[in-house]
Amino acid sequence: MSDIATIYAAYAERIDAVLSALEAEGTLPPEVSRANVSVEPPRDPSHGDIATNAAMVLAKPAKTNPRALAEQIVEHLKRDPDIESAEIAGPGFINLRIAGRAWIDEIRAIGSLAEGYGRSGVGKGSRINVEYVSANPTGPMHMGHCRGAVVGDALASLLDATGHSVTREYYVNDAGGQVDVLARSAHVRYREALGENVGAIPEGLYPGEYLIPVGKALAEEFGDKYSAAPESEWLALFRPRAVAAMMDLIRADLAKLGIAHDVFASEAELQAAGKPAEAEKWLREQGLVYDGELEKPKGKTPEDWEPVELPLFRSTRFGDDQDRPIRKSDGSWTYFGADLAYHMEKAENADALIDIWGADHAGTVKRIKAAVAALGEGKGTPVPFDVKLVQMVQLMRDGEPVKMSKRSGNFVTLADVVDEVGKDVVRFTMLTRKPEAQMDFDFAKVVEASKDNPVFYVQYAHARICSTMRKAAEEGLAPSDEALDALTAEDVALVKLAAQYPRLVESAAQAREPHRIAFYLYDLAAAFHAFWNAGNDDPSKRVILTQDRKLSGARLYLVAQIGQVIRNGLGLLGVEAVEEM
RNA sequence: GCGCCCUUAGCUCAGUUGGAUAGAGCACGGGACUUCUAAUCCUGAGGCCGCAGGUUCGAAUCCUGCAGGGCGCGCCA
Repeated sequence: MSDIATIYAAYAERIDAVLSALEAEGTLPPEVSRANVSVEPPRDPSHGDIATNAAMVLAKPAKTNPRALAEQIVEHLKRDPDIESAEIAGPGFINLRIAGRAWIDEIRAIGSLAEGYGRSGVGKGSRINVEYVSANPTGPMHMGHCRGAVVGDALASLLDATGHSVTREYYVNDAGGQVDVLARSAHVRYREALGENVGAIPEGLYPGEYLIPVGKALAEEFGDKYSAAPESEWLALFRPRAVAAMMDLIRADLAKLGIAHDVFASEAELQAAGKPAEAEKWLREQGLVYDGELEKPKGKTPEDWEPVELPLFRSTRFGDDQDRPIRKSDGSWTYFGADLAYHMEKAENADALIDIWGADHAGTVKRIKAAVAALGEGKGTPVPFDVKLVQMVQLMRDGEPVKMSKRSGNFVTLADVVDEVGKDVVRFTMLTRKPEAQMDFDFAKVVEASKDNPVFYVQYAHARICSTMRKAAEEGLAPSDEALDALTAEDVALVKLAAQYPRLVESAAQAREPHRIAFYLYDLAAAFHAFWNAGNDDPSKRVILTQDRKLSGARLYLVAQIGQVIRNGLGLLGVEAVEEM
């Protein structure tokens, strides 16, 4: 945490101090919550620099009306020399106008904090585990995984920037039936590598060509020892090798997107360590697991459905629609049974958990939240647990939806898309919609190099700034903070927008909504482009002014700080701030 | 049948956790390039915030109901 308070935080403190003073003199009753007191820029800039609703929120507990309370607050605020004016407006808003020098100081703060501008310690080092991607290790990543990957990664960066101790985690589902299918598919490729004519890949196995090198590696390691052997002899050998190969593929895909997890947690290892059994034992002691019969499914009833007694987790106690089995009738763990143990273990090693899931898993949110809630209840310390659902992305090409079918192997891989349009485009585009809303990803639109495309628009603003610096250097001009007083009101207006960056990062982190950063950067870029163009009509508004080197130095310093904020924001999103376009 | 998500300008979407006159972009009309990068900017028009109630000083935002769209609803993962 820096010792330089950014401007909105500083004024929030000043207003808070006034409220404390009013409390001390008895105008406000003691110990009234100020949680709802906001200190933010008003929507309409003509209202001033900072607005607070303090009088409206606190009028009722103070047993007075908003305007009367506002009068008293304003009286205190006016004693502050940096506050040029404090006015009461509307139902009781207090609008403040800040002295110009305060904004000048803010430009310097950006300059001295540099890449640290916008970072804060509000998270107080609390440990947050963010689990994202967690794609099944049965093949390369496809576009269905992309949105969650980007949103999760940007969210992790955002939490890191706000002073949380973040663990980026990937849960590897390497214990279920699908990895047996993977091993069988690899066995076919293994026989193929030994020279056998295997023909078409059998129905139900993974047909993808990405398993060919896996088959070759198995042939090199084992020779023809297992080519005709029964499955029981080779399955346990082939499975971990195939999974490891798939995880290598997936890690390479993630690297293309600029994503690197800290922890890859293996479901198989979790089971081998007996964690689900431990969880079951503990839950039985709590009366939260019992042997019972599952209800008949509500929707279409499967033809082979019959009632069986299974160990059930009492998730209905925590709001789920029905209790959920943790083991199958053959005694092996269900996906949920292992996942439950996994989450309970995560919860014991973190102060808060976040999972990023695809919307197709929405139906399982309640049961897993129930599991974490059960742990919290049992241990007496609830662990905040948030499941963020990212909605489907519809791929579009030439105005037509791109069809994907995983079973046939006909899916658009993440790597192909990144190769086609670039990492920056993929990442930024995934953040240009709030995650809970569905989105289209149109190949034609996202590569368009125009203002229709937010990535280019923002990157262009940064490139323009870099270009200006290069050009200025040719003219013998350099950024300087010596004559910042010479800046005009229009110059300072740009600072006011840049100054919102720290509070935006904070609120985006708190709301766990990284897309807000993307929208903010678009706005900041727009303000910069407008600022820039003003110099086309009126040469006195240009940044490079050879006839006024002091003002030019100040403007260069200002513009450099705008570039700094854009760079910081893009950094959070994992998008490159290009210097030339 | 049940659960979750969505519904804001003709189109694609924001909306600072309940604040002031609901904002951008596209498309449409009018304008700015012998330039500090026009990959940009300025300007005009465009709204029953899906519908109906409720909560309060105040609702696009919170609650209830309804309609439309999406996702899901086996001992799968």
